Amino acid sequence: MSLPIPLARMVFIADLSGSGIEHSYGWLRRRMSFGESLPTGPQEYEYTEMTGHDETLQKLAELERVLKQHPDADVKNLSRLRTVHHPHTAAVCKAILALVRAFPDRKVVVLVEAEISELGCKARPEDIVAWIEGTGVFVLEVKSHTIKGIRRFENNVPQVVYHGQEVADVDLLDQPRSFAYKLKAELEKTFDGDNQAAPPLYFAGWMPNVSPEDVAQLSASVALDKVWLSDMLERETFLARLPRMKNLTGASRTERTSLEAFCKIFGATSGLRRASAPRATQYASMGHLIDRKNLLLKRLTKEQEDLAFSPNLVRGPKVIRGVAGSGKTIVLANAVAETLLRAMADASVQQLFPGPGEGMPQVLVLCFNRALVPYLLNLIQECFESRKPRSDWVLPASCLKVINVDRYAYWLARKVGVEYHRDDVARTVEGLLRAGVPDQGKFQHVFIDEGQDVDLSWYRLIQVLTPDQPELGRSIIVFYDEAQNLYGVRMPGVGGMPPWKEYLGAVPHSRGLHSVMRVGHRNTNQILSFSFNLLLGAFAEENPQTAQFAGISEFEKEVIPHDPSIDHPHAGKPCVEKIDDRQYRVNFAVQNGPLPSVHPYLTEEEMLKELAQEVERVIDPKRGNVEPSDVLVMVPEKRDVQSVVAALADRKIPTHVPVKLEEAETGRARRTSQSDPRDTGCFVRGKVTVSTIKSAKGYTAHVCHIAYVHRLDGDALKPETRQKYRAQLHVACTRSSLFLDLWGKSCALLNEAEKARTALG
DNA sequence: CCCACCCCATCCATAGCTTG
DNA sequence: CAAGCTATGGATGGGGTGGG
Repeated sequence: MSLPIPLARMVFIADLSGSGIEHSYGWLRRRMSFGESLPTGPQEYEYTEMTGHDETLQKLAELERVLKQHPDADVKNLSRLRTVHHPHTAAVCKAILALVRAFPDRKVVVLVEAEISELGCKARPEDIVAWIEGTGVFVLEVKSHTIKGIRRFENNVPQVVYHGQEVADVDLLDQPRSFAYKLKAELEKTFDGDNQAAPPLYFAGWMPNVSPEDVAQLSASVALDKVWLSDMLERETFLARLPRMKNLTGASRTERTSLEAFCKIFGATSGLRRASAPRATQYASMGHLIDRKNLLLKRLTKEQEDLAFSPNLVRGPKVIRGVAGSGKTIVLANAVAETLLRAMADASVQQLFPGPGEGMPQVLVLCFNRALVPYLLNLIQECFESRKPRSDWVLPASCLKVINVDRYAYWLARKVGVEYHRDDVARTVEGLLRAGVPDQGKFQHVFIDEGQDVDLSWYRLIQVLTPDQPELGRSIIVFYDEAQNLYGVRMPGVGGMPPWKEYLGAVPHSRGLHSVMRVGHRNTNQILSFSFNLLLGAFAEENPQTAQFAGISEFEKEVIPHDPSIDHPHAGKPCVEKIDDRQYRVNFAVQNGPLPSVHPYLTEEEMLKELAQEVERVIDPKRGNVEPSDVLVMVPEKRDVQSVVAALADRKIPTHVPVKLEEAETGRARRTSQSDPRDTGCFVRGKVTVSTIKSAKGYTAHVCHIAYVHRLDGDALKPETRQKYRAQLHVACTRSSLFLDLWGKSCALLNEAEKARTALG
């Protein structure tokens, strides 16, 4: 098959010589002169020494000339290279040139910035994917770094500097490896369907600006089968090296007949991908959309604003506690953006990005779950964009690091060669402290999201990361919600735990240490009262002693503020009222809403049937008229997801399942390819989401159903287990912003729920 | 993408002990 | 001495993580 190439332009350029080339790229120069984020100048040493521009243009012209001479080579998405001006482009050109030259008489199809269409945004595009007749498929990650850009070697694989950030060093093979394995799955799926063998598949990281001599000088060596250096640009070396490489598919079909299917995977039949198509982000989750709405439409409340924009927030340690759904994450994102903006204004350094600038503070944002990282980054980016005073300011990526704690510790540990104990945080921290933490004092400010889920032993490490300022102490800001604590991490200062001071360093001005956010935006008072009373076992046979655990008594003393920006129905009242021995009423939510419903049944079949019927009613445009993606069905265990999905499918309700399921059993047709559930969002338009409770943590939906509640109950449960189950149910309930339904077989817990409901009514 | 590995909790069988 | 109770440990299954 023949594929479209911009022939006219190619011929034109290829015929030019010398100065003419430069002329023909005038349009490119014009682009460059915008210079928005051109990484030039001395700080950029780790990339190639060439001035970049000239070499890039030269290589582009050379490539087009060679392509014209080659009888059967095809480069798709070449236009990508023309518009991105960076030494990287030159390196990619070099690589493609080497490929094409190595096979002068074979069919060669090269995809630049290849994307697997089926997976969409779930697989990052790869620099080069090449199909070569008689040889196979190559997944290649090209790095333009020189030897100076290699931080160190691990298992003979270079770890390269990334955006000048020390901790963000990148394993050369991470990206091509993961892409190759994704591609392998796609290839096998496609070719199995046709009962054909797949082509051989190889991956490698290619550093054409690093020579074997460079590496030898560092007395290091590289894994030759997966790490390619400048010598691979030579045809002989290239061909000689191929037999040593590992073939991922193990197949050997190299004829042209496999090309069509290969192109199909990348959607190449229609020109790969429209250059102008907006890139889908992986942040298209409901939680994100709602937060975004909060951010853009509703303006921050006074309470939130006071916190986020107070210069005092980042002066010394702070603990921000908040009631459930008070928008702590939004405040965090705004505070981070504000801190950076203020620093940029102060230093009046407007165009120093990327690369660390003089006087810019380093900011670290820690969370405990890696799913939160992209979400937080995106939020911070949005806050920055919407508040920046000048349109040409760019979020200084090199000054900001967002990562989950354990992963970061893993990085640090590897860096100094300390053993990382996944199971023993204290030991890991100990080891790191003894060996000297690489990033000691690097960060001026450390923000911690969901602090209640961060193991307390981490704080010793976190303290070391930020300098101890005289008078102020360390700038560590913890956002904490103890009621959501699923994992039983103890709250400092309560129940014999050392006070916060112990974890955050000395606190000269202890008065400003605690701050409490007292307005709930996410849930209604009804749902919160209901959920808290369930958590606290207000209607249980015996007292489960969770009141302390939930830290709710703290909030009895807090009064809801009078805030002009919101019309709070309960302003002036206490956040939480104790109305009986173990019974509470929650006032802090802005919104009132319908009462939760409880549906006990005798059998699971009956429950499923009724649940499906209810969901059908809710999303019916003539009845509930709710967009299906606003509906979230949660179950305690993974195996229940399937039965719920099946029950909904019986009523032709489309479902989205962001957790990984086992195949078989039900004997249903092969599932459509699910990507790693950790990278997928929770909500898909037009589909009802079915998920486990744990996976749904952090998300919000307007209509929530919790099925199989009886799984969280049992006669023989240990008290701690019972407590954890209650906490889980509480987490599940508070996912709902308006409607909440509980479903399950009749059991003590559901009876309690029923009582909690009627007590509210 | 799939897998190996870890943690955690439950289940079940067994051993060791108490008791009528 | 047999029956019953309880502590223990291995097996199992679910969840999450890193790595090929």
